Amino acid sequence: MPTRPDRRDPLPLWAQVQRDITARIQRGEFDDVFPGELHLVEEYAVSRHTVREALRALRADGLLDAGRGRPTRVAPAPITATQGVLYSLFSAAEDAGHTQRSIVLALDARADGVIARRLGLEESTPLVHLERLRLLDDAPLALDRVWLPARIAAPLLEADFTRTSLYAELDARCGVRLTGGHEQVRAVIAREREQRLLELPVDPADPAGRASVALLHLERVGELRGQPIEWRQTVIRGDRFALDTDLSSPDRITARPVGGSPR
Amino acid sequence: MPTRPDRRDPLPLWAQVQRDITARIQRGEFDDVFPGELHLVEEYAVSRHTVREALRALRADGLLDAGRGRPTRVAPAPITATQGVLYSLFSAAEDAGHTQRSIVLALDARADGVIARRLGLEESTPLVHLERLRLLDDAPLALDRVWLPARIAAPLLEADFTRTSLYAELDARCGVRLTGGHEQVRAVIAREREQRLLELPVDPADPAGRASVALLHLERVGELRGQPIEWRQTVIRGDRFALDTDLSSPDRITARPVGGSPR
DNA sequence: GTCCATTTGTTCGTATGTATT
DNA sequence: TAATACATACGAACAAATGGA
Repeated sequence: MPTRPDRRDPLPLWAQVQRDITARIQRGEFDDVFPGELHLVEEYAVSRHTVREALRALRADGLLDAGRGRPTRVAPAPITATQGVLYSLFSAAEDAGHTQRSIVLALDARADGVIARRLGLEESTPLVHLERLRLLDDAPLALDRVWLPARIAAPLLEADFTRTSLYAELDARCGVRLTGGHEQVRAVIAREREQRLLELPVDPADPAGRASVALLHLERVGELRGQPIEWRQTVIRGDRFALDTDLSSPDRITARPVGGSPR
Repeated sequence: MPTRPDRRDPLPLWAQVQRDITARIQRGEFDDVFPGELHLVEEYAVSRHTVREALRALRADGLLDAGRGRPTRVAPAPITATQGVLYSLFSAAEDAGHTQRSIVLALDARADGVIARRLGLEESTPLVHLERLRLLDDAPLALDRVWLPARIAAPLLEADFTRTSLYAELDARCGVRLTGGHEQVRAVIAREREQRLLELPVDPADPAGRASVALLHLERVGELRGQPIEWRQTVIRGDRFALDTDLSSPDRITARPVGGSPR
């Protein structure tokens, strides 16, 4: 069910073909086999050169996996695609030989109008809610809250999140792997509950008992084929966490646990 | 003086043409004008398609700047190698139409044993020290301190940093462009001086007058051919700044100014 | 400001090479 | 080995944008 390109469309033919193939990939139309170039030439009624131009763009976007002599296939959703800062942090901790553990503070199904709307759902839609205190070498590192639609994530309610990761369980129990999303990192002051749970040191010169370390506030929206299905909020102790950028390879950033305050 | 491609070479013709053009660019042969596609067709005795394939690769590598209707040109050497989060922030602000300005709080030469040692220098080595309050649309955004060896950076003492960037001046006045380095981002609580300079809002429930927003603390070491020559420390208002990651293109991170607190 | 020559971008057609299954 | 599919390469024509006359 291809949509043929239209010469009156200001977009070049190859870009129209690219757009249509992208849509078909996202509909899962090519999960079994991807058609050959000549087949696409007939479907779209354009020249092979035009088809190849579209396929070139799709490969550049990482949607296709092609090679000489073998059939092209839809590239499997890379697991790396949905890692981000949070994954980077806990994976770096693992590599450095730290032990990780979580205390599950909440795991239930509930309705939350605010979160549901952020996920583009009805306010009354039931959501699975998971709240964990994440420990690094048995010391509190982060407070992690995540919401997912119960329709998809209900099987998670029986999982034990003391050791395993959310995304591993989501894959194993729900058969779902995120395909995209975005993360945002900001700095915030700890609230009282966070201060208590994260065992933040208190400034002795401050009679009100304010914490002497700040938090990194990570907000994440995970998507499945363009639909947001995860809303996550994590606060991390600022004295135990850093983002690193190597300027020789710009745009690369890694997160890692650190000790002490930077000043 | 082109080297014609050879069919016995296992490399595709377009790749041979690409290789030769790259060499010619590096010899400075095209600093004035870059030849048109048809001219290259004659020089290399290949089809226009082959030439275009080579040019496509060269553009992808960022060596050429081409566009419909205008002559292709050799792309100027990119400054991008040493940008990082800070550059990303101020460049994003520029793109979004914000105005940027700095108040220079200090610009002098001094010795600082701690910093000097971090740069691998003798403790008594004179350093150029620049401290700026950076304003975004005339509102304080960041407090920025940087130290460089005076041997290299002495000409900066006569620069006006109200509008121009450090790296532009470093290039223009000292003939130096950083070749590498690394940045680290953490979250910290504002000190009193920072609180005052950045005009941080104060928590009304806190009698001690603690600020109600946290800071992102950015530490940067810039290198010139492997030697650290810049040590920089910037604190940024956490309510006006965010790091964004698009999970579809992992490792890419951008910084941008934002409004309000995330919660 | 308009027109025109130049230059790159797009699109068609065709043929052959080469790696994989 | 043979069939298949992508990669490379040639040729030709028109479209669209630019920049200068």
